[in-house]
Amino acid sequence: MLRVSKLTDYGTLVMSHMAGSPDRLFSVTELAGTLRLNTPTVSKVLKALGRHNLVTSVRGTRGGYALARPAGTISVAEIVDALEEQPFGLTECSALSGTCDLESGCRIRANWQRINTAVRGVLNGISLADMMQPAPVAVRPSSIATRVAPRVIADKLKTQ
Amino acid sequence: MLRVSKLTDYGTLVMSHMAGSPDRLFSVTELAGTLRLNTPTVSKVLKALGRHNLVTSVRGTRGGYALARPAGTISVAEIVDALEEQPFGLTECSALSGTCDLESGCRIRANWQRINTAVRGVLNGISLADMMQPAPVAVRPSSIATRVAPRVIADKLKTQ
DNA sequence: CAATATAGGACCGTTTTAGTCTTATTTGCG
DNA sequence: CGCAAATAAGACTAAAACGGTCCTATATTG
Repeated sequence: MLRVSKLTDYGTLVMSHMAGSPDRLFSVTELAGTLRLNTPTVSKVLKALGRHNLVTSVRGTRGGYALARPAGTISVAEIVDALEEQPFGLTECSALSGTCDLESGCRIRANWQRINTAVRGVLNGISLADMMQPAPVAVRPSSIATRVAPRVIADKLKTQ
Repeated sequence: MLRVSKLTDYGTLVMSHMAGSPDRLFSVTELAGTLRLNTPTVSKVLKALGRHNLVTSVRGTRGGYALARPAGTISVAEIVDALEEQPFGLTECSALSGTCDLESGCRIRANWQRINTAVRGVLNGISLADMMQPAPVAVRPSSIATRVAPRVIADKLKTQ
């Protein structure tokens, strides 16, 4: 599906909202209210983020959550890692059932892993602070692609 | 889960194998045999690829499948598009339930879409021929391996 | 002690995915 | 013509993932 889960989506929303007031605590109910999300869901997201030390929590009557670090030092990749259950990876393995002919499967697999790190690089390069900017963060789409296979890209851009 | 489906994985395997002999036809049973995949599954994959005109098919006794175009002109993004059901997109929408406070949700959403195109750019820049190379295709070494530094990267990359 | 909050985890319904199967259609060949 | 081989299309099933809820425990404040 090549899609980030809703939990990750909520995570970026919640964290970016908290980033607006880095010095105070937000309770789950407050966050759910202002962001129009369900309370248990927000709770689940924050618990997961807390386990990965992206947010800190304070229990008790006046407790709540806050970002563990400044928004500029938290990457989207970290949020994805915290909220997506399975470890990051575009494929589990291209050659699942034993060896296929000529190890070509393993070649494919190695290349998938390369693509993988490239995608991860994109996610790693965007911080929570970037996500909050009203103007879209500058992520040049073809910066990575261009130096790989220029001919393909040229063809694609013409036909799409 | 930010992962490509198994069908897509199979698709790259099957297509890269067919790319080895661009001038002949491969039957489903042959492909399944050499790649150690199940026949119906291979059939399913090829049917989907055929609907998207990535492979051509010939029915009948000596029929089979072949790549519709040279491997160098087929991008991984096209295979993903053909085999992933849902349209490409990392999030469906970051602000699902109406408007959240201050439109921050929509800001997040816009930025997810930017990230989206960047990821797609990566996939778009890799051709099937690249995937077949024994040496991993050059997808820009992950100089971004470590955390943080997002600000620097975001600034360095120019807007689309 | 009581109220308020998070922590952890179990639980369930829905959706998606992977895979199989059935039926129809096309083509080659004796 | 008629049979065999092959794809086309889609229905169907089992399993896994996802989204969401709920329950119980624990910590903090006053």
